[in-house]
Amino acid sequence: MRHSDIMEALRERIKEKKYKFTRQRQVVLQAFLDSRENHMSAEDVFSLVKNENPDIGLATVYRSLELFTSLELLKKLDFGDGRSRYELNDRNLKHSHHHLICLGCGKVVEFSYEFGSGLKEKMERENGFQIVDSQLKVYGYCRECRKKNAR
Amino acid sequence: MRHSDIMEALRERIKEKKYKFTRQRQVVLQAFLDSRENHMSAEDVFSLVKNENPDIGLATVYRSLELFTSLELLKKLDFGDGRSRYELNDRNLKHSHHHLICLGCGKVVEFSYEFGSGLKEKMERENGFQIVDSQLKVYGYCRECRKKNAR
DNA sequence: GTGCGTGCAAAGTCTTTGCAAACCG
DNA sequence: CGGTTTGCAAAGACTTTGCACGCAC
Repeated sequence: MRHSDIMEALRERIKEKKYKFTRQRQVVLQAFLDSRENHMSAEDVFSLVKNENPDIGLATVYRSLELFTSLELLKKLDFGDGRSRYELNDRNLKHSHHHLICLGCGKVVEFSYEFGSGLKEKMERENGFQIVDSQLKVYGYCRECRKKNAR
Repeated sequence: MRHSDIMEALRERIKEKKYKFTRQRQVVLQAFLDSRENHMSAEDVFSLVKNENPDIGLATVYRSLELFTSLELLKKLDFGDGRSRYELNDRNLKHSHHHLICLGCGKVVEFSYEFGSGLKEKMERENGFQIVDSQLKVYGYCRECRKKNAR
């Protein structure tokens, strides 16, 4: 999915729900398109956009992130470092990507993994849930941290 | 694993690391053995233990939970409701249990799922990580919430 | 007895909220 | 214009920390 398509998706979903396509909302989403950092916290986004937009408020960033998550443009993640992080919910790009987290240095690496096809159906059948999404986190120690600590 | 074994494990690991086997630490761990609530927050634990132990401080509960997590007696979980939750890390009891979380009401259901045996090895080989643990969270809507919202 | 652990309160961090002003449609 | 949205500051929620006292070893 191209960047312009994502911004267009924002415009459409915003219009559809009768929200407003404000400058601040564009700028916040643009930060995700421009940044190479995949997992930004609210503060990360705020720092990025404040350069071009000194008047934007941190509360607005929080409100935009929450809105975009509800519009399914972003995914909210938690890596256990005390703040929420967000990534583009680019469902067409990657089938199913998950996170490998280093317990030593906190580094996060993405990887692909497809669950057995029966999992979703099994849980809908056995637990009565309608499954929407899943997140797999795998914890370990990266090469550098293993070397450093002679694990 | 029986309850007395878990308390014994606490005593051993504490001794091994030269910590002290205090009344408060016993009481906090005991709360997990007594409670049928599987995923307690610090506040949950505090409420439970305060009945028998009115003098215990919330900070002590937090410090014990952190200690037990580092000793691998507890696992720290995050279900996205703004507070950390903890469960017994009873590795011998359940092979690999994960969490099914209702986006409507927040209910959490546990389920078993074993990853393909190659996953761990693949990640160690391809990413250089030494894998320690994994957590799978699956999000959806439970039967009651689907009924309520006519999904 | 010694030093780790505790209780209390204060401080810290992240996030949400109240409100008047600004802005989109 | 009118109702959303914003910026700011204050409040809120959870967690951590400083310090004097107490307890395990």
